[in-house]
Amino acid sequence: MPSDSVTASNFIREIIKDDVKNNKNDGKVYTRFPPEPNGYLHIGHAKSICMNFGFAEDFNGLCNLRFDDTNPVKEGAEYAESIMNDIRWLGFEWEDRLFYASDYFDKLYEFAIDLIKKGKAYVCDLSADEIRNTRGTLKEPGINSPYRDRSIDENLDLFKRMRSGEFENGTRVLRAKIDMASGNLNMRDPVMYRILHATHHRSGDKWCIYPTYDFTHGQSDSIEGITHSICSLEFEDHRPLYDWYIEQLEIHHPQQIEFARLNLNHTIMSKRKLRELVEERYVDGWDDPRMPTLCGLRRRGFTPTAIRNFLTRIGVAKRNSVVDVAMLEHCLREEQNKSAPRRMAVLNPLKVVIDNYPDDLTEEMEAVNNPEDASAGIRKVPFSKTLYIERDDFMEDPPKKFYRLAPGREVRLRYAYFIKCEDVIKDETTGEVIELHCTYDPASRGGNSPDGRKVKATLHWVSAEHAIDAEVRLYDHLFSKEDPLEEEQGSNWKDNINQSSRVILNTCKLEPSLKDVSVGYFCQFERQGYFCVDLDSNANKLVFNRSVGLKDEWLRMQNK
RNA sequence: UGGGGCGUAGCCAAGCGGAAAGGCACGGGGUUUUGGUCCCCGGAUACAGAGGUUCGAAUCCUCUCGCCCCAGCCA
Repeated sequence: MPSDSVTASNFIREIIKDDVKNNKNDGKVYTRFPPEPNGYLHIGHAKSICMNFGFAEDFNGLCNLRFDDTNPVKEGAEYAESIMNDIRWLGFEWEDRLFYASDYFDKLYEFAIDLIKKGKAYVCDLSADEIRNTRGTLKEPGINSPYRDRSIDENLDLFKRMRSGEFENGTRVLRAKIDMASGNLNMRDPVMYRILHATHHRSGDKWCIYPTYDFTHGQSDSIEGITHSICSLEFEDHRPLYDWYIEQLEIHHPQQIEFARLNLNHTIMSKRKLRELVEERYVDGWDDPRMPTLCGLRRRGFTPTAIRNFLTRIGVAKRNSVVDVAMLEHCLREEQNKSAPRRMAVLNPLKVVIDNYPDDLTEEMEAVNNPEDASAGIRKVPFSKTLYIERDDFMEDPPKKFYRLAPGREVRLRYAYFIKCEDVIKDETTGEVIELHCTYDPASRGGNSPDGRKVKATLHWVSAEHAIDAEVRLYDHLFSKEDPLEEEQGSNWKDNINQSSRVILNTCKLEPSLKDVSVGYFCQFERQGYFCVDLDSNANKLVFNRSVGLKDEWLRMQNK
């Protein structure tokens, strides 16, 4: 953990700190994470999760998990399962504090009756279209519903009949009687209850009227005794409405605090658009390693620690912003550099024969498992006459700054020997380099020459006869544009998908120690990046995902 | 003057009247059997702009400009 993780201050933490100091709410801190069970969590949600659970932890309080399930036609239990799984994976626990807004349907109904009795709510027979047409515009006030002044008794009677199923969907709603001329559209007699003859994933067919989110959310927080209701910026102008309900109802008043949600460049965070990518098969599923979903990031090899460090570093404020994904990638590298075991793997193999090496000899070379962690120990890697090296590590006609292998040049094979390239074999028809012939210096065993001569490069390698075959999937940004929604004339945001966001390599050669590795195994392939075993792996096929590449100065020079 | 927010380096972001933290990215140098890691060094005469208050302002006041959100019986 970076040292800033504990001290990182932000305006919400300051507010809470002050409240605790002033003994507001008896000095208690109670938060909640309120997802709607209608999709998968992404890293933007993780920001909210980390804040809500994190503040509770930091201030000795509690955090509830509450599903805001007020819309039976869109929600389902299968989503709730995945959401709980992702929150636990991030490292948070709600113990026995799992709630559903639907648990409060009875209470909410009583609240509605209460407001009717206070003359603060009425049943409106206008259709959805009519309500919209009488709401006014951003600059002009709305006009009162003709049903606005019904008697309390009539409202009570009608609302009860709405509940008993007497009316069709959409024929009537219960509305709050506030102010059709308010500059805040949310206050123009908002709908509290709508008729929905639909089966709810928890309450079944008990109800045929359902409260709207606006009539549910604030009171749910109130019922749970939440002290700090943290939510995103777009709910800022709903706050006056939530406050209004709570004041009319005379119930506990949580303090709502809004923050700017997370945006990352080269990807999208819209649930609707992510769904579109999945359903139209632009990606392989919600857990495709290119997705910003938590299950996607997990499959890609991102860890809870890396994600949480990242979220701590970017802070929280009210300014709309777009964070560079390089920051997220940095956090994974930072963590894994310290802990990931190092292994050698050749992704694009080029055959190398050491002409002066004995035909049948195999030597076991000692390799360090992690130079950042001596306790990780060492392992043996077999070396023999025929090897594979990375195609990119050889150039027949190298430019000035290239200091890897080239004709006549000597380099080091990591933990093995110095080798010198003596001959280049090419395919006669294509001209492609297919094999290199080298000689080795037996005195350089282990990687250093007793005469003290230096080489400019150290290459990773794998012994051909001992190598394991594997598939490796390389990932890059899902969208080539920083802002995927930036559309050119006649194009659509999906045209911005990076065509090479996934590159599959089928002929990779791994060092034999990787033989029995299983799903989730994580390591660094030296000089290349961090990789993890994908769940597509099985007994006869190993599949690795590249989580993130190492920083690569040579690559950067070439791109200049 | 519809309402509500926000404007500090390329990207995030501290700062709360005493005089610009930190991270990422970027550039330079050193170490190095990963062109990795690590270690140095480099950046805003300046905080959207203009006025004003003050001994002193990114921080207070005024005006201007720019960006975001709101017209679902979605959340």
